[in-house]
Amino acid sequence: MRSKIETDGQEQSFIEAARRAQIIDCAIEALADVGFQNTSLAEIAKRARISKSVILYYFDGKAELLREVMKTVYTRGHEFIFPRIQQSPSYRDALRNFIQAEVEFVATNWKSVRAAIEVATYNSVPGEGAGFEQTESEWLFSSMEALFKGGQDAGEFRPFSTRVMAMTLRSALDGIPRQVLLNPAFDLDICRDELITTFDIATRRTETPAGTPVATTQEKAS
Amino acid sequence: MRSKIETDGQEQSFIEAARRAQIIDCAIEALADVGFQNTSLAEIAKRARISKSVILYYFDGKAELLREVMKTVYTRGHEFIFPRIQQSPSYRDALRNFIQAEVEFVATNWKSVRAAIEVATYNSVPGEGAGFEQTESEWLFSSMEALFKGGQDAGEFRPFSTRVMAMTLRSALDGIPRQVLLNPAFDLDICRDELITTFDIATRRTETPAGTPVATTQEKAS
DNA sequence: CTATTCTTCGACCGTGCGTTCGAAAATTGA
DNA sequence: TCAATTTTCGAACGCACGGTCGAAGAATAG
Repeated sequence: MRSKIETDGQEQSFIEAARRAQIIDCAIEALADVGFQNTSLAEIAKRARISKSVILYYFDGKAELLREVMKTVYTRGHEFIFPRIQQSPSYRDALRNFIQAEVEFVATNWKSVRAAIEVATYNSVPGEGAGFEQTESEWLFSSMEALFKGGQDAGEFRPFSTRVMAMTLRSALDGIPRQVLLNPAFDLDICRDELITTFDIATRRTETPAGTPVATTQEKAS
Repeated sequence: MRSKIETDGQEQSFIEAARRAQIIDCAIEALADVGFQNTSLAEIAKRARISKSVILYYFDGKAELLREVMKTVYTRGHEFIFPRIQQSPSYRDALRNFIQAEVEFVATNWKSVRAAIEVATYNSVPGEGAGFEQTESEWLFSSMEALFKGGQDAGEFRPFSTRVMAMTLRSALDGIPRQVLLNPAFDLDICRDELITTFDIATRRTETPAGTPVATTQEKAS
């Protein structure tokens, strides 16, 4: 069966697409439920009520399966979040809508997000690009920097290091699932409003705040 | 040899303390250098120029060794950070000094911090307290909440959810090592100043900000 | 019905891990 | 010096994992 990216444009059959989707879903379920460490091929197979071999028949190894999992979740997230920041009248609104969309995506697609984070944190191969880091995750990161830069140029945001601010916001958003995991009663609605307020205050242009240190922007990518 | 917490108060000999310290140091080194996944007992033993068995002779398994690693790093961090927030004249200064101290601790004890984060993220056993999560890490977390609460009661901070703010700050601080790893040229001095400024602005009491939504505090621990 | 292809299965393999074990080597005490 | 104890070592064990293999079953085409 080989990889899905065939050399020619061989379409995948109906049952094949269904199986792949099922396996990906079960993988997400497993990752969210028992964590990356305990998500073996056997575990996924058990949840899909199939044999281990079937997974290897449709996927070229565990790595490709996890890559497909990531692609699935990222696509979902992208389709959910992107339209909602597109139609924002200002950068401040874009930031607000971005945070709102992301938190609500976490609330709605809780298991997918958790699965993606499991893979992202546990599957970082040292000395290898891995395919996620530089592709999707880094895209979300740098697009956030672009948003901040645009807002600064437009005079809506105060001067700050877009890199550090992006890191701060991304870290906060990534910390949400962990927080939910630790405390299931964690209120995502409050969290969303709080983050929106906090980052609005933290980024907006202040009218001569009198003495707050002005920071420069640091770049120089790796 | 058993665990170090003997039933009686048997003192550990000189060479034993030295060996344990050496092994812990090598474990930190290994964790920081090759990551949790590749930090096997063999890897640690290789760095310490001893046999694997020696590690098991002084530690009751890998779990206890990692626990000791965490204890060591947390103690270092605590001793570095705590005094510097103690002698702060105000809550705003305490927050400022806290961030400053933590970032500088990361800069100074880079390998230790990295090792601790490796263990903290990779070694989370689902369905078990693990000993770190609820003991040390959670302490740092809730003590930050206490700082925010104090500042609010004293009228230095605006009203916000101390839980979400603590989560945000903690996530940002935890994201620093990851950022350094991704981009070794990441300037920690700028990062420190930026974070101080950002969280000062985000938390300080504003003089009638006219229309910014006021949030309530959410509690209910797990 | 038969031959061919697609799909599923269970058994098996190699690997790397943490851990155990028995015996050397080193140290200590008399 | 000699016995007792502490420390070190390498070999081996048991386990779980990802992956391979050949055969059996199911679907499909002629």
